Amino acid sequence: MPRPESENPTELELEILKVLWGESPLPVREVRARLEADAGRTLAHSSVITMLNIMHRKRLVTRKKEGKAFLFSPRVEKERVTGQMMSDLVTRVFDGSPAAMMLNLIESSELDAEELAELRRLIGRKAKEQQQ
Amino acid sequence: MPRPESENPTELELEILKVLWGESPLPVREVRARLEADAGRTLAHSSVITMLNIMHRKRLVTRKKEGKAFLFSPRVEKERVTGQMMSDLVTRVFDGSPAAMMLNLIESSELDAEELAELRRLIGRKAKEQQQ
DNA sequence: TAGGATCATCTAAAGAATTCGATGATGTGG
DNA sequence: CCACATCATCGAATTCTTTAGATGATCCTA
Repeated sequence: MPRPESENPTELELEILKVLWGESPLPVREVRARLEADAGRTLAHSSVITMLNIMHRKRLVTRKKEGKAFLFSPRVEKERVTGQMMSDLVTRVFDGSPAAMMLNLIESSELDAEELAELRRLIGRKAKEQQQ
Repeated sequence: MPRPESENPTELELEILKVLWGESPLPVREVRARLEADAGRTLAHSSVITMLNIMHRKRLVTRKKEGKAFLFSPRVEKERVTGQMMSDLVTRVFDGSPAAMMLNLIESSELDAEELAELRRLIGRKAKEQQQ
């Protein structure tokens, strides 16, 4: 009856994954330092360990012992996670229509001329791919 | 120290907002029926009331008494909420780059030729707008 | 007017997410 | 060998999210 466990990584889990996607394997101490430097998130050492252990239980990261400390690496690919999160948002917010989502994104975000040109090229390429 | 209250509507709050964006004002009984029909979510009457009251406290909906029952309406616009959720994802996952998000979306989703053409037109229009 | 139907309020439960202190193990320099 | 530094484990506190029963007010009908 209560809330189900989230399919996607939570806020903090994502921050940690981003650190590990940037470089891995890393010991807890390093994860903690980068969390502070990159995400402005200052946590106690034990909090970071707790999170990493939870993520290990959820199979989001792997760990191996190096001396007396653990080294952590991501077990999930960045592309897979972001793709899943996007697809989730498309389902939940845009009733499964990626085109509706794109439209919203184009309308609501600040894209400069260069980015727009780049996107147009990408769409052209995608369209050509589909013709085969 | 614990988790901060979410900026965006939660899962269930979003489902309820979607019902109300579809039609409003609605009494609890109707919200409950549509939640079941549209989202496959069967809740007790009191659960729906509780949620609507919480959303009222968070200023996501308004309510007015009609006879002995309340009628609920959304207080937030759909475009504003979806825009906020998108922008949140851009910040959290794509480090603030909407272009990166578009790219992911184009690559990972199934868009047919017609949708691609439509998007290309939108981008062209957007580019023209920006020239001024 | 008594009884059922319809609503809202209040209380509470239970899991999820986030944070960290206390404790204990282990290894190292003096 | 002992004190200190470095790590992990365990337990716990706190808030958020979701769900719903018990209770009481109100209104309509037989």
